[in-house]
Amino acid sequence: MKVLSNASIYGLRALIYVASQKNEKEYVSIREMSESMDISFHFLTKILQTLTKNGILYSSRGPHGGVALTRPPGQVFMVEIVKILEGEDYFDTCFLGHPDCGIAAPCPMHDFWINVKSVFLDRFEKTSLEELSAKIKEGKLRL
Amino acid sequence: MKVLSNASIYGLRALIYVASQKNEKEYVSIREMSESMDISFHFLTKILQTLTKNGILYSSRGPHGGVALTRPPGQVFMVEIVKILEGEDYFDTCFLGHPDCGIAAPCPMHDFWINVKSVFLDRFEKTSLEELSAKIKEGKLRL
DNA sequence: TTGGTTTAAGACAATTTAGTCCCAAAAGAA
DNA sequence: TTCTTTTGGGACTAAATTGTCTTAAACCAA
Repeated sequence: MKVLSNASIYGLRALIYVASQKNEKEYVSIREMSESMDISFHFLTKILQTLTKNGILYSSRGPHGGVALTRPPGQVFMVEIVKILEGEDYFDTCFLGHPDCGIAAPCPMHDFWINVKSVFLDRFEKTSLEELSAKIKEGKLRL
Repeated sequence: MKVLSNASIYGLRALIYVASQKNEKEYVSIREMSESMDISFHFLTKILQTLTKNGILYSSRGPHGGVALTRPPGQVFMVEIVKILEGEDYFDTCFLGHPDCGIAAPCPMHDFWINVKSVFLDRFEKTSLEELSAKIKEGKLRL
C-alpha cells in the first residue's frame, strides 16, 4: 500500500533532512543529501526545484550552495508539501475512482474512505517538519 | 490519494457487479459488465482472468458464457481480492518507502502508518462482496 | 578575471502501469 | 459438422512515473 509517489517521499525526506540540521541558516548541499539518503541526485534536484519555486526552500548555487528552509521547521506542515508534490486535489478522490462520488451517488466504500481521508488530512495538517525531524536529531529514528 | 491500482478497482467493481446479480449461478458476460461500467473490455478480461486463475471466479466460454463467483458473496472478502491483484505484500510497506522499516529503525511516520494499515486491513478483512453489493441491489449506491 | 562548484532547466531514456489488439480455444446452436 | 459467441493468452502500444544526462547560469575563491 502506497499513498505517496516516490517524488513526494524523496521531497519529504529531504525536507526532514534539512530541518534536522544544526544550523538552520546554512544551505544544505543536494549532493550531500542525495548520497546520504541514496536518492538519485538529478531526480532529487528536480523535486527540490519545485519546492523552491513554491516558496518552501531558498536555494543558492556555487560553493557552500544548496537549499534551506524559508520558514522555521515548526511552521512547515506535511499537508502543504504533499499538496505541492501530489497536487491540490490530493484529498478529493473516490476509493473506487469515480470522478463525482458524493452523497448524491456514493460508492460502496464512500463512508469508510471519507473517514480515512480525514484522518490523513488531520495528521498531515498537524505534523510539522520540526516534529518529523525531532527524533532524527536524537538518533532514535531513521530517514 | 489512491490506495488501489486501476486494475484492482476494476476487478473489485466487477466482482461487486457479479455479486449483485439476482441469479447467483448464472454466468455474467464480461462484455456486458465492461459496457455497463464503461471499462475497457480487454483490460477487464485480463483482470478477471487472474481472478479466475486464483479461484475467485468460474468462467465459461461461448454463448451464455462469462464469469461467476465460486463462493457465495458473503464468503468473499476484500482483503483476498486486494492481495491477489496488488500482491501479497500489500500491507508490508513503509510510509516513506524503507524496505526494512520496523521497531529497530522506524521512520518518522511509522506509528501512524502501522495504525492506518491496521484500519485498512481490519476493514478489508470484514467487508464481503455481499456487503458491498447489498446497497447496490437496493439502488442506493453506485458502482 | 578565471576556474571550479553547485543549482536550474530541459531533453532524453527506462520502467511501470494502463490499455489495445489479434488469434486460439472452448462452448453452444443450427 | 460448422458457425457464432465468448473467454484465454500473449504480443503490442500508450501514458505516466521514475530516473539520467547535458548544458547553462549563478556563486565563490584564488
